[in-house]
Amino acid sequence: MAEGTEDAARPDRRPRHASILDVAALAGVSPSTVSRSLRGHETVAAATRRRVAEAARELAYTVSPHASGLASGRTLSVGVVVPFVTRWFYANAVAGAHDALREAGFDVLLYHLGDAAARDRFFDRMPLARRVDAVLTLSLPLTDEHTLALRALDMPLVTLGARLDGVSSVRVDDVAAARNAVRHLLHQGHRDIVMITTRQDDEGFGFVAGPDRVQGYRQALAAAGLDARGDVVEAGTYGIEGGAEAMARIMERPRLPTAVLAEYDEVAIGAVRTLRRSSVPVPGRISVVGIDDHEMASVLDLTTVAQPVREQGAIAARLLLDQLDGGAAGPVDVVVPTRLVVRSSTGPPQGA
Amino acid sequence: MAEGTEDAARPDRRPRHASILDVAALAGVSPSTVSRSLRGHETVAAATRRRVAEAARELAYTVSPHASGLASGRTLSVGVVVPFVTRWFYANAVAGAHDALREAGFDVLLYHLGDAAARDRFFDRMPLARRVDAVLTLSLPLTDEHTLALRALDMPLVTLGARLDGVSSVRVDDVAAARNAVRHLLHQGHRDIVMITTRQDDEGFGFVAGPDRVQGYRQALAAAGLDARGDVVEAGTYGIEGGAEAMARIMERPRLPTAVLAEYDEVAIGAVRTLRRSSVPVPGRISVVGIDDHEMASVLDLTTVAQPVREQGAIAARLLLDQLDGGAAGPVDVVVPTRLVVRSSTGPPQGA
DNA sequence: CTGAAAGCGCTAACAA
DNA sequence: TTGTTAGCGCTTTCAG
Repeated sequence: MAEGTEDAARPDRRPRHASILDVAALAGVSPSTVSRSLRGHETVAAATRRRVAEAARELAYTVSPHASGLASGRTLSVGVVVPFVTRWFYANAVAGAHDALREAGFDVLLYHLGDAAARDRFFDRMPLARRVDAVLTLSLPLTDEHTLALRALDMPLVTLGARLDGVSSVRVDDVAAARNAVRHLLHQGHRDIVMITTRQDDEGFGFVAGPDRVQGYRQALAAAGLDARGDVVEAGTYGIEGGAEAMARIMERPRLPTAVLAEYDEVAIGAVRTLRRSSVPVPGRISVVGIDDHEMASVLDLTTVAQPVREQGAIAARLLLDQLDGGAAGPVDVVVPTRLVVRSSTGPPQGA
Repeated sequence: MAEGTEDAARPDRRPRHASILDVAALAGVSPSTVSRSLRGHETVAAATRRRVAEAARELAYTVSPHASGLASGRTLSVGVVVPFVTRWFYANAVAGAHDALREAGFDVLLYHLGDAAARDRFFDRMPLARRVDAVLTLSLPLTDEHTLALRALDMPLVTLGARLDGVSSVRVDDVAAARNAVRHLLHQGHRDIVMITTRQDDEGFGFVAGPDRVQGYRQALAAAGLDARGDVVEAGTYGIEGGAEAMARIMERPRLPTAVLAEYDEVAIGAVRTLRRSSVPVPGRISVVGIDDHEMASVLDLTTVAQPVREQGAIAARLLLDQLDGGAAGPVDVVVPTRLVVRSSTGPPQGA
């Protein structure tokens, strides 16, 4: 078989990418030198490096991640595992992490665990095994089994918006966030404050910060000398619809509370929708406060406790990269600050 | 060197994954049989298949995607390229595509091209080259250069929300969508209808459906015997803030229009925010209609033209998978239906 | 500073 | 139906 066989002779094959051998040949060096040179490795003579770079450009050479990964054991990609990409919080966290990771030269494999089927498939096949160098999980409520599977991967792991023993994490202080929201209401004179939480789904797969926020709510009540049990209404579903439905139930009561704390902004938004449709003035009759500072909070003039989501994604990525660099003395727990944003969905209670 | 060297003897190595050889040994067959068997390939004796499966389970074996990819030339992953994951439309489209792709056994590599730096890096390094088997681009306004780079990949390609010569696509009829929105306003008696569009960013990287929607707006006007140029206001930025800002400019006019068509719901939402803050009644004084049926549209009671986003993502994934299966006679252009959703942000003009 | 050689862990003809 | 034999395209000791 003649070496000179032209492309025309193998019409069915994908047009072959230039390989490291082609670059080596063109640059007049060995493949190993090309490899080293292209990765800025070791000491490669400047002149050589230049020749290699030029040859690579000329041939539009890109390394094969598979070949490289197989040979080196590094994949240059990280897995980002998220329960719902479509929700504001997650989408922003993913964006923040993605940008930081790509900038560092890593690819991002997205694993969206929106439904039970996807979840099961994920945790029992563990598709991450040799596919990524590190894993970032976003606010995933993990069972012991899940946790085990993740640890078994034995690779750098960071959680965002949740804590896991011995694992680095980035989050806000959810207890404090809720406490501050309630304190704001208390300062305005509210004494009858209901909290709306959302239910985790059948597999216990809900928003992981809920319990902490409930705790913060209760702490604030207790500190004000009120009944520390509070008045927690659990919505039957999550998000806007959950908030709307829970608020509807609250409105069936003979006596309305003067204020409502929602577990997160989407819930608050749903609650506001219900109130509006029933022509209950906000904050005239009922004040509503959320947590997150969702992009729609400003549109609805919702008072909320803001947390920097995209930044948390970026920080999480950074932690991951640090671990990959071999740094990292031990797991760290980065707690980023939140801040009360007062808008016009809260005000003094009627008659105050 | 003894073959029996125990793990303890290489304490620094990552705990080695079982390899196909281990499985083969345990099952008492050759590696190729394991390979075939595990992929449900060809005719492998049922008994053998069972033994292999058991051995694999016992050793918690997972194929190395890199090794497999290198050997077979298939990566079992697809690249999803999106301008902004954080926006409702894209997040939902990504979710839809992701779920369908994962279900088919493909991994999803996310490329978020949010800023110019990410964009440039992407198009000139083309990180997709040997990394994925197919590419899905979401509403990406592509320059000729971009298009060329994408085509040079020479792999299955599908676009969502945009068309590209010779490439399969999934989208709505944006011209018709806008036309219907305007028709609704015309039916209500409006004659003075402004359209707000958003600007593409400096690199021309904006929402790609804009021009079609403007065209639909103009067609509807023309059909009603009105000035077909219409009255188009271009916002200085995109999304909610763009809509808010454009609406503010419109309000400086001596005479307000009676209705506004926003290029998409987020723009409409921004416009509504401005109107509310200025206490201009909607729809009493000005009607507002959007396009998309963003999840917040119901909260704000926004009349809009709904499009099924998640479904489009799923359809796009399906097209990609079909192409990978070698099917696909030629490029197809799937146009999914839209539907006017009348809520209370539109109504007859004052005095009508 | 550079090259030669030996894999990384699979898959895919080709035999048997 | 299964096994044997070559690679896939890199990286990485180890020599030089």
